[in-house]
Amino acid sequence: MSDLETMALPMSQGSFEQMWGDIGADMAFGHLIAELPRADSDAWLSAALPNGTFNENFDLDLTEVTENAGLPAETSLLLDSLPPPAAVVPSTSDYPGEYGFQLRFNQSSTTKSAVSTYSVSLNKLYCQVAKTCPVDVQVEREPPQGAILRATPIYKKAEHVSEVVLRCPHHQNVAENNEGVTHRSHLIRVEGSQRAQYLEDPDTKRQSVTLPYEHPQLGSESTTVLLNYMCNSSCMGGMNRRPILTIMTLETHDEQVLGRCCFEVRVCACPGRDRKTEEENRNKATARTTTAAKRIKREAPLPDVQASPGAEACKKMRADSSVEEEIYFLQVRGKERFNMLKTINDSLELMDTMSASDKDKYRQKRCPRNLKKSLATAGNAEIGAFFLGWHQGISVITGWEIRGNSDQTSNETGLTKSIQNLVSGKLYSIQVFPVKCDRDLNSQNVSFYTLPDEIRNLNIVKVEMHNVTLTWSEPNGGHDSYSVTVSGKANQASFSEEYTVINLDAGVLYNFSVCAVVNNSIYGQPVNIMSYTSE
Amino acid sequence: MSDLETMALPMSQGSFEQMWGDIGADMAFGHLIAELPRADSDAWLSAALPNGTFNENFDLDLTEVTENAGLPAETSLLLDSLPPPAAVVPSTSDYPGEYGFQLRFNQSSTTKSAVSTYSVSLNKLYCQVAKTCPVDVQVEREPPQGAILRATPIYKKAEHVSEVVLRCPHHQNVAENNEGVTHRSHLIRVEGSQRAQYLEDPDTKRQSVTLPYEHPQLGSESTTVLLNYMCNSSCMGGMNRRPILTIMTLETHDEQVLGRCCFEVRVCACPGRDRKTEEENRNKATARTTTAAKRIKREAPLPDVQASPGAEACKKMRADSSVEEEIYFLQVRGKERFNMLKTINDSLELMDTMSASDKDKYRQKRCPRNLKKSLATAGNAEIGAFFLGWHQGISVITGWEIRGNSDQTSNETGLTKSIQNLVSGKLYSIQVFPVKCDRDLNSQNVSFYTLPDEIRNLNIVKVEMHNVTLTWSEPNGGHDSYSVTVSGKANQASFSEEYTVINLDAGVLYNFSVCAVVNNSIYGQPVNIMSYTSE
DNA sequence: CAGGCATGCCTG
DNA sequence: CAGGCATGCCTG
Ligand SMILES: [Zn+2]
Ligand SMILES: [Zn+2]
Repeated sequence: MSDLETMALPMSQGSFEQMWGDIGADMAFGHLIAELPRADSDAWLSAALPNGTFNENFDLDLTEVTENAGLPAETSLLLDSLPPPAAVVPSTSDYPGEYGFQLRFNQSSTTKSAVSTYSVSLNKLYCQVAKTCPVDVQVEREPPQGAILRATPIYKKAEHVSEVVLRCPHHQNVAENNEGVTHRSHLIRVEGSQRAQYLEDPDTKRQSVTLPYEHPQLGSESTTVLLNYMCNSSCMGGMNRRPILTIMTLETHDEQVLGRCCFEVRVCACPGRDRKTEEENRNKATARTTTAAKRIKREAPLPDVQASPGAEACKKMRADSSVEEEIYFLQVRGKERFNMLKTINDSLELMDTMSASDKDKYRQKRCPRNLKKSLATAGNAEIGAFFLGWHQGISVITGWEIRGNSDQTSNETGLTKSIQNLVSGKLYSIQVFPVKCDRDLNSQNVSFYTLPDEIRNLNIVKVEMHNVTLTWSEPNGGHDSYSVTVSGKANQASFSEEYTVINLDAGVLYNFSVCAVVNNSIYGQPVNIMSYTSE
Repeated sequence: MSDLETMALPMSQGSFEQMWGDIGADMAFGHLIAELPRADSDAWLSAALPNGTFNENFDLDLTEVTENAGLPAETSLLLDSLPPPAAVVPSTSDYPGEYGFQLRFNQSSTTKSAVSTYSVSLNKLYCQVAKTCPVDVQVEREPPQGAILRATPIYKKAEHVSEVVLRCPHHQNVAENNEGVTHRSHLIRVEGSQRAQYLEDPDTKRQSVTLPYEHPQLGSESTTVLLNYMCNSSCMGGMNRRPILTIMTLETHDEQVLGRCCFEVRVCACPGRDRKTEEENRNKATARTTTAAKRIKREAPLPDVQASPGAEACKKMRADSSVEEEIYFLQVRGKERFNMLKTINDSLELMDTMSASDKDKYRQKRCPRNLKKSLATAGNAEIGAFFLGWHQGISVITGWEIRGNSDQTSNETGLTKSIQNLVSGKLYSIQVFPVKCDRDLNSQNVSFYTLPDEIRNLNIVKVEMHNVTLTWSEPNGGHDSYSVTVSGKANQASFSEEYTVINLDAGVLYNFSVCAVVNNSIYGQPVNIMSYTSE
């Protein structure tokens, strides 16, 4: 019930509680009960919170479990159709308590590789492995004598909470940072204090580090604790990319919790970068959620919205079926030349984006006889369609007549015309006449080929050690010849629907690519087939 | 001697052997000797190879070492000014031997995530962790009774060869693939045979797996061995991204090596992808090598040629010192525009490659006084020879006179002239005069340096914790200065035949590379030597 | 330290 | 299984 709401909250740490009722069924009962003592005090505190987010079933479940402690596990399953809680998991809800316990993080560098940085909006600390992470502890009232601070790591996700957070085998074993250290397996260390104690609960095996609470230095209002995280969040065999929280508790000398404050932690090589990424993703997700709530839910977990390729990003855009939109990469040696070509390319791009009329506005002071047309080439040609654009000269023309071998004569008042239903792989010639100009004015002609269609039925009919013979069928529409390309080598022209590629190496896998060609220059969409040569 | 040749070979795995004589001095003698038994048989075989790339000094070194086994390490230094080998490293040169031992790899899927795939051109197996890698073992003659096959992993790079290849701590500890397994630490396993034996050399700690050799099945000409690699090449705390080789040996029952065949291995998540990438990079690198052969040679000994990126690979090339050479990628939308810009770019490239003279020839209709010459640069300079080319203007010239400080005056009727027998590392100035033109016509001058020769007798004369002092002899011919390079760091210039490299780390193996330089820009072929700093 | 490669892994 | 993200690390 509140369960569902919790689950819908994106990334909410509060969603932790929901797993109380969900977690796996393979824990023995004795184990569970053994864990109760400390968890109990925690739980009690949480339940007592006026605005506690703690799952209300918790208390109930716990009671029932306690009462049925003598029964076999199967019986407890009967109490509820849900599997029993796998283990009593430490609470992760914040609780300032009567001493007003709180944490603060310094504003820290946000450079890509900052050693440690904290995101307020995500309540998340990003830090590098084994580096100093200062955490400021604040109380409103002085806690009792002997009070301690405890830091406990815990997995954030429901699937993992019941697993104890440990260092990975590599970092446990390697000499670095482990000389004379008895707590090699502990993820969290406290730096700069001789009084830190490394503890492992004998029953749950959970590890934590404690430190006597100290008053703030004179004139300061908080006590700084220096934490070290001794593995990357990504460490294989350790956290293995699973996010964790750190639970900081203020406790009495006998481990009664007085206050609690939790924050997420990501130990990584580039805290600045990763914080930035995650904050941006959060913003994107939020922004999108407001506009297209339903769809986004699926995408939101996919983080990288910022991956859209920029001009220099060197990422090949997926050619989604439209030949026009295909992106190529021109390798250019040297920055100067690159900039030169980039300028040209940018200009061409601009040309493209600009409406014909805008271009005109910028460009010309010419006679109307210099009617403009768009260049007809493969790039503009499409299968069975052509887009025609032209420009008006400076004199007033009220319209244009289009004629040509497309059997589509028309009169236009605008400056563009799209001609549809052409045949692939054919030469068309179109004339554009200014209307209401005296016929002295020349028409402008555009000739262009439509893109040839794909060849069909590409097959390998013979494979030898050094030769492979291909056959295929003509494309729909026209073509002059074919182009056969072998794994990146130079094109070879074929004038029939059969071609033998020679001089291949034996026992090698080749890709053969065949396309129809018109005018020796306009290449249709290639069709590919692969084969090994024989050995 | 053949040593130098080996070093010049780009990417040659054979270049491994060179370090036999070069590697650091910090190994105890007992250790070395303890390693001899198996290494010994190996070494003998290698030395016996007709075309073996094996360092011929090896045998000698080894013998001496054996004879002086009782002496302290310092004594061995007297035998040769080079430090003794750090450890006896298993040979990695291929040796079919009298039984014609060979390996074959099935043509396998080349999809991105293929479980295992072998690159012939790189002699490299790409496979996923713990997956089956079939390796076909072939012999031409039946090996003796009791023959075994052995697979031993070894790091490819000189810096790592002496470290034993083991599984990472995580994969050793995790339950997966380790149930009931006593050889958890072994990287290489043999699948599908009860007779596989997992061995660890008690002295070197090197691990290997052996298997009795079996005849091919009836009708088959090879025996298939199924290998498993139990860690990724990237495994932290294990191979840690360092490339390895697998040494397959055919041995007698008492471990005398009968044949050897090695291949590189990359254990990774996406064998297909990574193979493709590396093959492409290799091709790119090769392409560049052909155009700028001499310069590239300096780079070649640094093993990872395949780290250099390629044209469509959309990878920004690391600017190896030359800003000019940086490769950029211009994203171009549409084939037409791409072709247009490509044409421009190609033209610019051509302009660049073309000598000024060639450009002229194509370009202009000028007076014959515009005699052309080829550009003299490092790229064209060779040791002791220079190739001169020029072009005739439009007017009729019947010949050319060549003069200059090469003491080779000649008259030519063609348009090229190769000047031989020049001295290395010297500046030459050559004039080309049109003959039968009135002297009003200017001659054209070419100045160029010949490549300096290799330095000689490179030696390490002092090894300290942070400094290493090198000496060498002048090259034949001329030179202005020397360049000393330490394991990929920036060049350091030296103006005498002695140089102390400072600021090194203690106990680390370094490669020192020294070459002669003229004009502060023309680098001769480097000579390499390796040494550990003392601890 | 920023850019960007290298490489495991997730997702459709 | 291909595409592409995730994340350590190298390089200038
Ligand atoms: Zn770790
Ligand atoms: Zn591993």
